[in-house]
Amino acid sequence: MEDGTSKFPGHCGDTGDDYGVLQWDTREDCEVRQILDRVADKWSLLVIALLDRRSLRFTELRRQIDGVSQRMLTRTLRHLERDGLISRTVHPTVPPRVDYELTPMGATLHDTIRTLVTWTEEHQNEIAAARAAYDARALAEQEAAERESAARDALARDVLAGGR
Amino acid sequence: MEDGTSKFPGHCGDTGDDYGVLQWDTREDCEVRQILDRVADKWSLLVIALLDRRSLRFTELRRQIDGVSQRMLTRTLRHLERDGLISRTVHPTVPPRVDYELTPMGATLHDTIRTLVTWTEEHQNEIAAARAAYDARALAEQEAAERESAARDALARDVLAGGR
DNA sequence: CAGTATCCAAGCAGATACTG
DNA sequence: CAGTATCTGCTTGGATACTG
Repeated sequence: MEDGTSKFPGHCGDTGDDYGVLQWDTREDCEVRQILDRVADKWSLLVIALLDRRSLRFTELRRQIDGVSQRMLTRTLRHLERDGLISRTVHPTVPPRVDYELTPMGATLHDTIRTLVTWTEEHQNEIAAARAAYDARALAEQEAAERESAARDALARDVLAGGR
Repeated sequence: MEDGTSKFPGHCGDTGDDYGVLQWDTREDCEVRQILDRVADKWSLLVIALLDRRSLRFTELRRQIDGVSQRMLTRTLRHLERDGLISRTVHPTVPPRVDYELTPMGATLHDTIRTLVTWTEEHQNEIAAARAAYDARALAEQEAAERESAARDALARDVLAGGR
């Protein structure tokens, strides 16, 4: 068995001192932060997105999610099942068949996830541009530093040569 | 230097075969998937949420985000800056002062993130209940298996005892 | 088919020490 | 103050082999 979050940290969002929007940021081991980590997980997002279309079996999921190992897929599915976001139904046939599908709660999660995905799609060009600009700036700075260093070395050599 | 995503995978969302909502799931190294991983990062979420309130300096962020090391905070800030989600302004004073704030794009991201946080807050009880139910079920199954195994052992002992 | 179990490598992340 | 640099443990995750 591979454990799986044995600690129950307790709430931290109802302390009453709500000075704006969030209180979940200060405390570590906040339950909201834990759930967020689970939900914002790389594979979880993909699984939920895929299952929103229709229920899928293990191998179908595995094929559709490029790059996932069966270990990670299994883990992800167990976690989502434990959190009540997906349901797992085993058909006692030979060979065995297992179907995964979103629970109602999982479906509501997908709605909010989709806004995140949509945001990403809409801004991917802007982000790519920002990265390119950042990298270009960093490169320019680095080259400037190298030129300066080279100039300093040359100067030092000249001084030494003139001094002898 | 600590590198920082040197590969540019190129788009994968405009293939045209859009049979529903998503195409970004199949291919690994999809740009959307990468951005999503960055954006859905544990610390990124917290930083963006905090900076939405007001701009903050390095140490203020560090104090408000419980559990982050300065290494991770620095990395997160650099990544977000590179992606054009936050801006970094250095005030040439002594001691130095650096302010971080959301860019307009970062602010739009916070809007979508907030829906995710809200979802989490609204469902944390339901999720906790689902976990408890799952764990209880798993425990029950395990105990049942142990009882069965014990019964089998007892039967075997009886058979042996009767056979001599 | 749908996993579980095990081993092992790479990278993530914390602690510490040092710098402009 | 706001970092960078380095060392290192530990988790994450892939590959492989095996089971019901």
